[in-house]
Amino acid sequence: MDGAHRSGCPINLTLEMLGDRWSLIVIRDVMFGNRRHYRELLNQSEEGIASNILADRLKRLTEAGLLTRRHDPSHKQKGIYSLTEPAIQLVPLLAQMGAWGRRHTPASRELSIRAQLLEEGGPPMWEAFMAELRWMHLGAPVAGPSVLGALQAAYERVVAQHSDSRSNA
Amino acid sequence: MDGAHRSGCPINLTLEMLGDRWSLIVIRDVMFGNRRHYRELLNQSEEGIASNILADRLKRLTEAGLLTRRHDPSHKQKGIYSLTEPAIQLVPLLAQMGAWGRRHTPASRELSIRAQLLEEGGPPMWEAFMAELRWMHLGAPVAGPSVLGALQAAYERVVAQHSDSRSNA
DNA sequence: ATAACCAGTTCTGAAGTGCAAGCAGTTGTC
DNA sequence: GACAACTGCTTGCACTTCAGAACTGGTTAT
Repeated sequence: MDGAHRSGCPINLTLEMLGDRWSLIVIRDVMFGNRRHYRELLNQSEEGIASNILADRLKRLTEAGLLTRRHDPSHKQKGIYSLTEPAIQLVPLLAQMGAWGRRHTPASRELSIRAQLLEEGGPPMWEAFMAELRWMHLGAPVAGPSVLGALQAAYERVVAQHSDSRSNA
Repeated sequence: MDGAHRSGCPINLTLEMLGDRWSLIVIRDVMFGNRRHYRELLNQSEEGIASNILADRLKRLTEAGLLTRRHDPSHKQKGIYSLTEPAIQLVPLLAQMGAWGRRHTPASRELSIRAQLLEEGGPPMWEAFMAELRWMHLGAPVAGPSVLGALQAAYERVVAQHSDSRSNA
């Protein structure tokens, strides 16, 4: 066992935990895509994560206390991954990442619409979304309209528009 | 030329650009530590970055348009690194990273105080800090009290307290 | 019984990391 | 003008991590 950290800086420690090319992608998919099984995360991955990387990240994130794994009663092999409270509190960070990426990277319109809504909604929307995630992942009670539903609906709307404009072109 | 991206998701594209263990550390040091030369970044690095990694990251970040390099008129070999506008707009992201790390990692008190102030100051403080960075790195005019000065003063205060309590213990 | 599905594991080469040493050019000191 | 210290890097090497592909043993549906 070694567990030595490079420094006690909170930014550094966050980077030591999440600073790689896949950890936040997995959390994003669980959070925004509500993908809860290994196969869902593997096959529906927009970025095409490799199975060994996915297995490794699920293990690490679980050990780091950002995900939990429980058995699916409907299938003896299936595991259901859930976000923990620390992972749910990454919502503002992911919202800022999306907002920055939308401005400074060649992000596609379809995949940016959720980031845009989350940015425009601001902290109140983030809080509502976090409450919703607590309900879905931690079994906490929830009230109010669904942020996840609104984000998903907006995404599907813009995808539909895009395929319309393509077929009309 | 290859430039292929894994997906058009803004979070993914941000991760492709900054998702490693050192890029944001370098930006943090330029931004909060006002370290503008290679040697400053190398020798005063809290985390002990290796010289080849630093050289590589400075090159990549410059190519990615997050840093610029100009010659120091006082020394023919010295280069001065400055943040660009996209890098300055990482302030809210770094503030959220600091806020999250402060809650969910074993961050030291000394190195957390700046994150705490930046979190408590919220978006208005971030904007003031960004204006200040524009002045320092882009030569833009600035008005109002110095955020960087306040963060630095708070940090030095808590370091002094800490060494007091240590010598008194 | 058998085919499809489940969560991974194993192999391989490529890429990134971390350490130590070295480099040519520049500057300050005597 | 000699020399040491300092400048921004580069090189070499061992080691770890990443990424793609094939493969595994167990489970479920037909």
